[in-house]
Amino acid sequence: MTTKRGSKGANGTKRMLDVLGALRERISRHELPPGSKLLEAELSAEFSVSRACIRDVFGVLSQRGLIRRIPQRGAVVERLDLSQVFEVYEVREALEGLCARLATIKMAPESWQDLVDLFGKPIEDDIERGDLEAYIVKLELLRRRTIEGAHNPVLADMIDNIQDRTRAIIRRIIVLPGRARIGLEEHRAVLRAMRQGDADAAEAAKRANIRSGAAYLKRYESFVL
Amino acid sequence: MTTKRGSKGANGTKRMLDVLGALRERISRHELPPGSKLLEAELSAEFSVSRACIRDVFGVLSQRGLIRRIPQRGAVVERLDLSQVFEVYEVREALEGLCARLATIKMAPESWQDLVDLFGKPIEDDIERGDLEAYIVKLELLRRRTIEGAHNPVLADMIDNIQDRTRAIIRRIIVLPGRARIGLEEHRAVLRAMRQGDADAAEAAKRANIRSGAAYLKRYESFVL
DNA sequence: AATAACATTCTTGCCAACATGATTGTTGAT
DNA sequence: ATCAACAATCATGTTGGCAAGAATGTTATT
Repeated sequence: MTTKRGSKGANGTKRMLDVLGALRERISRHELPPGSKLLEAELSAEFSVSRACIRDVFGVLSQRGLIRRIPQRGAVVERLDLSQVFEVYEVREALEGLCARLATIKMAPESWQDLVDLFGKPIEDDIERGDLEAYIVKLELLRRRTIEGAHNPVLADMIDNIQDRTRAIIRRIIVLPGRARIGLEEHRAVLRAMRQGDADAAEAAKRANIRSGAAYLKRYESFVL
Repeated sequence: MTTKRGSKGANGTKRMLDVLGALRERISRHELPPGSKLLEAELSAEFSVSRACIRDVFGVLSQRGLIRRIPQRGAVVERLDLSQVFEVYEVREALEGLCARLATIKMAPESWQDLVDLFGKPIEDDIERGDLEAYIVKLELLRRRTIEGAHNPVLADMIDNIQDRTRAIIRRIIVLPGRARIGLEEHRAVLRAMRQGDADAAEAAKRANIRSGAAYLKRYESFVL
């Protein structure tokens, strides 16, 4: 008396994408912190999908640099050491600088006005109140809108990949002494340039913003990592 | 009387990487041209590996944008339409510009002298003779050396990914009327800046070189795609 | 000839079983 | 207590089998 074998029907790809998204989220938020062990059989049971599906997900996650697969031992969430963080930041600077440039070129200057407004008094209030979660929500909106405005899916995917790897670190940088206020001024400079349709200035400002974050990280590295 | 089942032992990962490398090569050289169908069972037989191994490879290839998996129908080699080519070129400009900058910063200026020499008379001879294969070998050497000099594995992987997608197009651009000579001058400008340790100039020259290639593509698009 | 209904084919997605090899645990000898 | 030898455990990598659903092919009807 053996159980039926075979496919669970359509939507295999959807299931795989759901699992992938869930694991990406957990890894990037450090809910699955670096060093965590991931087992095919456990995840297969947890998500009610086949082991084959999990292996698919692992393939993607490893290609995105989020996990390392260890033959016969499972997979482990990658840990970025300090030098790797700076390597990722170098790439982040180039890609997000390009993103700001493309968004400025491809979108009408007026389309950024709502964000310019949002980054005025409302976000000042967030920082005054110490409500960094609200601040971060606004940063994420800016980031999303810039990516959308760039109209370049290849770039978007790469930036998302970088984001998956650095999200937890970025949060740690934002809470460092004085960082939120400095970061805000930098974001405003980016938005000003975009609002004026100045692609060179937007790119330069965004690159400066990323470098500034990296410098903050370097200054406080013993507190962050 | 059933055949034995089970693992073929160690080296599963190595087998997978070998197959992955082989398919990346075929796809990037258009030996498997865009639109080609890839079937798990066929490749499994061809490479003498399990279907699961091929599925692993497919996962990586699809994440790298080289193939698209179609549920129940196999996978197909992605075709870049013109707008996608330009999207990739935008990203390529940013990444290779960064690469030139980092290589200039991180390597001693003298370390580029052999390449400066190589891009003197020897490569002139290549172009005079119409020996574009030899020219391309030298370009590949420059590219490799720049990536190595940048000492950033994240960046290297991304640039390789872009290269996989654009390699065949790049070859088509190089043979366009007058392109090789113009390209050579641009590469020389990059090398000059690197030799002088001028990272800003190196980045700008490399970006200009990529943009120039894209402009050539736009001018001759009906001949290339 | 065109269309609808049905059958067949094709390939993936899934399940179960098992081989492999690395790691951990247990036992016996010194 | 320490070390070596052996056994057990663990998790992946592979194989064979099969369900599912989409596409293609065949047949019947108008």
